[in-house]
Amino acid sequence: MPEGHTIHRLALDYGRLTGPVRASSPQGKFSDAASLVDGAPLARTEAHGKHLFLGFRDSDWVHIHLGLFGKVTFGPVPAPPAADTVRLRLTDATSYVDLRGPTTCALINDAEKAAVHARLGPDPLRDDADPGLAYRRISRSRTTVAALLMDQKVVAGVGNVYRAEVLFRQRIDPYRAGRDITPAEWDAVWADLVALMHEGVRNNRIDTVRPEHTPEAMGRPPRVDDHGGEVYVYRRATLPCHLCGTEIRTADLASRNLFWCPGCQRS
DNA sequence: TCCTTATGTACAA
DNA sequence: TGTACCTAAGGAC
Repeated sequence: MPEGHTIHRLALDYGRLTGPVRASSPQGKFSDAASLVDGAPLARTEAHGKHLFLGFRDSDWVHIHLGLFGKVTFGPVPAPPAADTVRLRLTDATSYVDLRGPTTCALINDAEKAAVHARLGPDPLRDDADPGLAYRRISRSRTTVAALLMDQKVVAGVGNVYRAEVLFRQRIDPYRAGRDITPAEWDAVWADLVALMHEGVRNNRIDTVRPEHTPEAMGRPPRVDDHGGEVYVYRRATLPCHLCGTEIRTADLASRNLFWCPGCQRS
């Protein structure tokens, strides 16, 4: 499930399709657009935040956003019969890719694609990102830094896991106002996001625990966090903090679950 | 078998 | 702020 690292990884993985691809929409909701790109090579792929773009021909783009439930699965040909929840199936000579449950799957042109980029903030995973742009918004806002980090106009690609984990790693209280975040703190948050999210692309999962804090290093029994990666606070409510032992807290913030350690994260 | 939950976003009021 | 939307897994019965 998707934060920005998942989408950038998908851009790389979709990019391995070669030659003309067959496109279909077993579910039916994307049939017309699928028939328009059917038989064309997938010329390029790109990600910005949680948005994925598959480029066909000159200026045809399939714009994909996974939302909360979207999933992509890859497999070798011959592809099994597609379940009727598959929105888009792409197949080349050796593999198939199934997309199901996306919030968005639409055929768009260059201008429409540019409009998507225009409403997104800098993405820690893109070389063209300007973190100063994000800081200008943050430093003027009375909104909590926890909410600002989830706002895709401010930073593109950060979701509920990276938000909680980067604030823990930088020891920042999630309820602090954006305008109280210092330039040095923002520089550190941004650098941490760049490093964490690149590792996320490589490993295709979110790990945030520093080597010196792993259970082995701390002399504790090994653990498995139930979302696939090793983390400090995400979905660890009421469990003791790995570093200070304080109970991890959770609260609803803008209808998402926020997690933090009141011992380690100071205002 | 039903209910809850989830790494998300957009739109209405 | 609330609600709608998309899917699948896990837990309570």
